[in-house]
Amino acid sequence: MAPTVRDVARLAGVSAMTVSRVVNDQPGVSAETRLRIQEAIAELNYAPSKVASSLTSAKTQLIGLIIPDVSNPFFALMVRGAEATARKAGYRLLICNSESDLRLEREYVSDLVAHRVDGLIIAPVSEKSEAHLAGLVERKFPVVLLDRAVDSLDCDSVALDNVDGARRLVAHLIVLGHRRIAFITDPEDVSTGRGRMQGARQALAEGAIEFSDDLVFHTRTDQIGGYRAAQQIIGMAQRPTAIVAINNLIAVGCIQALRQADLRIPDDVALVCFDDIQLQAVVAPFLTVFDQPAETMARVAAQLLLERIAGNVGRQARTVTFPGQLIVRESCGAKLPRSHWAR
Amino acid sequence: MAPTVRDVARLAGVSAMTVSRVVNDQPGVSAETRLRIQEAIAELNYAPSKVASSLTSAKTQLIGLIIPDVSNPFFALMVRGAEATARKAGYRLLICNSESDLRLEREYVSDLVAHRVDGLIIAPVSEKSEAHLAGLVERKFPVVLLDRAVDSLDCDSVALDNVDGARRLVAHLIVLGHRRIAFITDPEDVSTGRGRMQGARQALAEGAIEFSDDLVFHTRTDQIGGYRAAQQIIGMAQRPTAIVAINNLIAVGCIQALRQADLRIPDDVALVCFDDIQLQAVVAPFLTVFDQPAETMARVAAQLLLERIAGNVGRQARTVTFPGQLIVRESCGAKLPRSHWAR
DNA sequence: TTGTAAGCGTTATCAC
DNA sequence: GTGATAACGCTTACAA
Repeated sequence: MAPTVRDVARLAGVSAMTVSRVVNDQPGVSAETRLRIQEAIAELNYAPSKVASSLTSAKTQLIGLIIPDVSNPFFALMVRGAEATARKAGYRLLICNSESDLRLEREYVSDLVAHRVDGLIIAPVSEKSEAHLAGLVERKFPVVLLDRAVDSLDCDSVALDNVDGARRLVAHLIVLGHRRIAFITDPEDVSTGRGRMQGARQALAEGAIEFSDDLVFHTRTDQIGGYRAAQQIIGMAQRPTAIVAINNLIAVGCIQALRQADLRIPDDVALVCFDDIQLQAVVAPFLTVFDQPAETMARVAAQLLLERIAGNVGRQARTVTFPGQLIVRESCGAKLPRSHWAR
Repeated sequence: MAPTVRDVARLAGVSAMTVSRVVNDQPGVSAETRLRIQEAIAELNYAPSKVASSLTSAKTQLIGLIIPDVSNPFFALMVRGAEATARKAGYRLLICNSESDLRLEREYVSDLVAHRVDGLIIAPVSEKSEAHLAGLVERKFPVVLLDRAVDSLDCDSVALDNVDGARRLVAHLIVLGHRRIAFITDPEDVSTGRGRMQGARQALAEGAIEFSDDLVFHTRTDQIGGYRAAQQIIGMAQRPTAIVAINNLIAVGCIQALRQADLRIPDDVALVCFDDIQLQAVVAPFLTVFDQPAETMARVAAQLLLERIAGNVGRQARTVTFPGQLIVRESCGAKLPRSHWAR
């Protein structure tokens, strides 16, 4: 099949070792020999097997990236950021979509370990991910948590300042006059949801509004989840005047449900969410969102991981928190000039 | 470091070979020994190294996927489709963003080969990608072209029926009364652009409209490219009444330019493009698009590749063409009921 | 049923 | 400068 060092060595009339030296730009090879070997390499179209060198070096130059779903623009940006940073350091990314499924995630983790990736960046499904991550962290396998933290895990992590973000987002609704605000969030064991609910409660408290558990809906963090939760909200006796969605997909599901119920946004119900919707924001700026610097966050996560892999950093876990920004558009009901609209 | 077969063998009091048999579910091991070995595996937390087994089996269970940019929703969907199909077959995906940069793409290709991926799915930058792909195809390395074809390459490929798609999209504009239609497309050496321009010319011919090269703008297939091209179009003495963008990003760039020039869509200029914008389509259905089944296309590409890898298919290259669908919304100027709008 | 030996392609080590 | 040897962790082929 593919030529090996030995094939090249034979053709160049040297030993495999000398070829290896040339391939790895090591000193101790005469200019003449080096040239001869380079010619042989070119002639045979020789490409050194990283599989073999991984075996000896115990490094694969591979990084695993586990996220819920690439097709969510938020995570797609993260993939791009992580990939770019990894590439510049000579690493490649193995991408895995956990589909927010704990089992699938566990499967991916163990498979990545079997593939001997040098490190792992993961946006864990939930707090429960701790079960299959704890072992790695204990034996000091390089792991960086992205977007979602897991308290019991003593490892590097990069995330949004969820508490403050939610506080600002909800405070904005309160300023606009909303008192009865519903929240659609994820199952209770995810750090982002917990942090955001905490921030929301702060904002409510600051606005002297009583918090009610009846207005908090836990659901899947996708369009379906948002759709169903919105349906429940729509059916409430005392309907909320605003909805806060924990992420963009849930917000989209809400829009579908509200539209189907012939309710106008924001006139009948205001709607805001976390995570911007990239192109959407340009084509028809509609949703008021709390935007996260997804790509940058992933870049930083990759950077932290690379440092871990290189081993040039103390064992102390590092936590990087990003502020994010509130982008006010129309779905919240704020009165804005419409000049920037396409029509 | 990580335990090896030998560690397990020692603990279980057997040979490495017997452990290997248990790990790979091979017959010829007594139930008793098997149990003992399984216990040892559990105790040591042993995970067989795929690096080592890749070396012997000459298979890595890895597939390379090269696309221009994951953060384009169109390609993100493809990543998801390819990854899901690969995973079900026990393969993992190495993801690479070529950034439409031929050099970077070449670098990726050779690196993936060095990593000994079992196959490669690629949405090539352009016809020029042939240079670094031809070698692979010749030596029968499994390659599947996705989205964009390269004529001179005799390998499997999956793509949209670009000619027919463009024909229908442009025909729609003609029906709406447009006679002076501008096209923003990619550099001339990309199959999608060529096919789409061909379809466009067919539609024009069928509408008895003369084709003019002055109305074709070649540019980068991203937002910037669309923005610049639209600026040129806006400045034309005889301004076109409609613009056809070769992809969604270009369309978004157009929207920016048009908006900046205070031109309304579609009243002043109609705008249509290829590739839908996922969530956008739900939040505020505005752009009339020719949508491609991106995820399915990628699933099929992965399937073709897996078959190639398995070797259970003739050497004849296979070409799968998808029809796609015209989704009429507002940016084209068609009169539609607005009931489905959020506001 | 179980074990031995050799080899996959590369490289670290030490000798020439 | 260059090369022989062993080792990385696993598995195929063969032997016991």
